[in-house]
Order: sequence, then structure tokens, then C-alpha cells
Amino acid sequence: MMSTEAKAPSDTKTRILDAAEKLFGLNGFDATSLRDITTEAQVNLAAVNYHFQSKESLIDAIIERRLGPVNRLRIEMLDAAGPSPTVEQVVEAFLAPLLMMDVLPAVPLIGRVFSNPSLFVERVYKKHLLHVVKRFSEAIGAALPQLPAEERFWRLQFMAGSMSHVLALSGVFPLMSGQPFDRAAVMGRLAAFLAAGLRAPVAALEED
Amino acid sequence: MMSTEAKAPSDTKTRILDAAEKLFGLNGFDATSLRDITTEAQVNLAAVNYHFQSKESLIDAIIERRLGPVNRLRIEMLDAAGPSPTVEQVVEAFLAPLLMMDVLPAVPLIGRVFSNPSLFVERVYKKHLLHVVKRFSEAIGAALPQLPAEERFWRLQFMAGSMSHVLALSGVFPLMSGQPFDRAAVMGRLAAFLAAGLRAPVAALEED
DNA sequence: GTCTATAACCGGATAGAC
DNA sequence: GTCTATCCGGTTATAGAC
Repeated sequence: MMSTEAKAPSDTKTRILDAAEKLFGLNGFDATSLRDITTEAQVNLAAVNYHFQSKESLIDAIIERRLGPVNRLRIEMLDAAGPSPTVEQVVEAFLAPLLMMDVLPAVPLIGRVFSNPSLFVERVYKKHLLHVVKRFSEAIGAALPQLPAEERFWRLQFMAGSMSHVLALSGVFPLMSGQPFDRAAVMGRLAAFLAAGLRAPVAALEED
Repeated sequence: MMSTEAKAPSDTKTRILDAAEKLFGLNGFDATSLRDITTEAQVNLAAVNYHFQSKESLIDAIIERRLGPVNRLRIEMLDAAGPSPTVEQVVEAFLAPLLMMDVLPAVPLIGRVFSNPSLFVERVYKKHLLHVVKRFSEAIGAALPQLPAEERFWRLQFMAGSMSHVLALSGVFPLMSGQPFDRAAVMGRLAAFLAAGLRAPVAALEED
């Protein structure tokens, strides 16, 4: 039905994307070879360079596939909360799309992106996150009018750090705590933690 | 004076450690070759395998060199705070050693470690962090007696996530915000955020 | 669009001279 | 302890048959 793209549910291109995001998340971008990916995807090695031009473009395509829908849903949720959102609504708009969208296979990959400064800033933040940060900063400003803009920026960074850490290590928390990992429950705990952090009184500035 | 080790302030072994931690932080473990390291350190390629047995052992040595002193200081600060620490003292013991110790060159590396699940769990968490997490969990329990142990574990993870994210991206925040990055000031903002998060009311458990 | 084969190069590790 | 030279395998990317 669709005219130009994605006709088959599991064509070569999609299989490569799925395999790559799984292996990149497990072992990192540099430790994962195109051979690993094409073996996992059960496609030919040359198919990667045919469908994507290079390994770097493949990485960009994976990031775009997952981050786009999440950020659109985040903005939608902020819009739905209206001009005077509560702190809880802002936190919910930040976290919930990660649970609702079909991004679960990409979850371990998020930490890889966030901890790679050059990749993150040049190919993720500027392209996919800058406008979202701006929108969330406005929303926090509406929910907490007394909070300075600079403080809002940093608290968003703190939120992003907790969030990416939980997602990055979600596969290994059972090894750390001995407890099974319930993503939705932990996200609920995180929401309470972040809402309280956002409401923290602004620390007194240091004297020289 | 010291009998067996570290006689010269800048011997081959130290030069390798310094160069490796710098390049690992900049580009990641897998993207940094031993050749990159020995070139940066201005030592011979074979020196790495002579002083360390392998690249993997070199990574372990770097982690141990920085994480050991930080964690010892953290425990000392918790001990100094006595059996009934405040939430602020716990947060301070968690963050301050990262600013006080000579770990600044290793700062960008921290994100690399935290976002690499297998490396983190097997070679960092179990060896260097498990007893620290236990000690901090006790301290949080003393500061906030009403907080369940499971919640303490997760809030420590949220704290670790924010902390590692700030350190990992500290070199690129100026590119993101247009503002210069003042590590101590941001750590102060983070301390206020985390203390409030620790004090958050426990979220009601979800019904089935 | 999909394959095989290969080019051109880089990786960690080590042997052995000094 | 430090060097050179090298082994051996893996890497991305592409050329060209089908």
C-alpha cells in the first residue's frame, strides 16, 4: 500500500537496523563490526553498504528511528498538559514515551549514545534534542516560575542522566541487586525522585 | 624513598596510564588503540604489554587508580558524619570526593564505564562499588529511616546516573548551553537536586 | 538487489636483539 | 627495560558477477 518504503514487515533494511541496534546496545558501536551485524541479521555483508552508505550512517539511522517518535510523543504530552503543567506532568512527559513507544530493543543503546560526548553533541543533541530541551525548559518554567532558566537547564541534565543510566543498565540490574528488574516500577520510582528534585530550593550561590 | 614502586614522578608506566585515560575518555575504549596511547605517551608500543599484560588489564589499572581513592574518601566522609548523618552529608560524601581527588583527568572516562554494562558490572561494580553502595544505603537509611531498603537502592542508582552524566559530558556542556562549565557550581546544583530527590515521598505502588 | 571475492588497512600481542 | 620487526587475524568498503 505504501508507495515508496517499508513494504515488507521484515525486509533486509529493517533486519539490519534491528540487529545493529541490538548488538550496538550489547557491545557498543566500536566493538560491533558490520560482520557481527550481518551475521545476526542473516543478510549479506554487502547489504549494509548498499542500504546505508557507511557504518556511521547506519548509526545515525538507528538513532533517528527511535528518538524521533519518542520526542514527538513527549512534545504531544506537554502540549496536552496545557500552558500550566504540573511538575508531575512534565516528568511524565519526559519518561512515559520511553515506556510507551516501541523503543525497548534500543534501550541499552541509549547509554552508549549519552556517554559518547562527540557523538552525542554533534549527531544527537543538536539534531534531535535541542528543541525538546527548549520545550521542556519552558514547561518547567511554567510549572516552577521561581526557578531561573539556567537552573532549569541543569535540572534537565540531571533528569537525563538518571534516565539514561537506568535504561543503560536495565539489563544488568538483576546482577547488581539480586532482584528482578521491573522497568515500569523503576520508572515510577524515578518519576517521584525527579519531581522532588525539580522542586528543590535553588542552592545558594558560592561566594568568591 | 618508597621501596618498590613509583620512584620517578613521570616514568613510562605512569605516562601510559595518563595517556590512556585521556584517550579512553575522549574516544572510548574500543576506538583507542594501543598505538594511539603509546604515541600520546611518547613511549614504545611494546611498553604497554611489558608493564601491563594486555589492553584489558590496562583498563582495569586505570579504573583502580582513580576509583580507589575516591571511594576511600567517600567512606571516610560518611564515617566522619557519624551514625546519624543528614541527607546533605550523605550527598556531600557522594559528590565531594570527585572534586577533591586528583581524578579530573579521568572524568570523561566515567561515563564510558557506566554505560558499558558488562564492563561495569563485572569489573567495576562487583569489585569497587558494591561495598560503597552498601555503606551509602546504610547512611541513607540512617538519614531517612522511613525509606524502604529497595527504594534506597534505586535512589542511589538515580544519583549515580546524574553524577556520571554530568561528569561524562562536562567537556561538551559549553557546546550545548553556550555557557562555560563550572564543575564545582554544577556539583552544588546537583547536590541540591539529589538531596531533594532522596527526600521524595515514596511513590504509591501500582495496582495490578 | 544480492552475492563472492578482494583491496587496503589497522588491531593486539609477541619474539628476540640490544 | 626498551626497541624493531613481524605474525596473524579482523576491519570497512567496494568491484564486479549474477
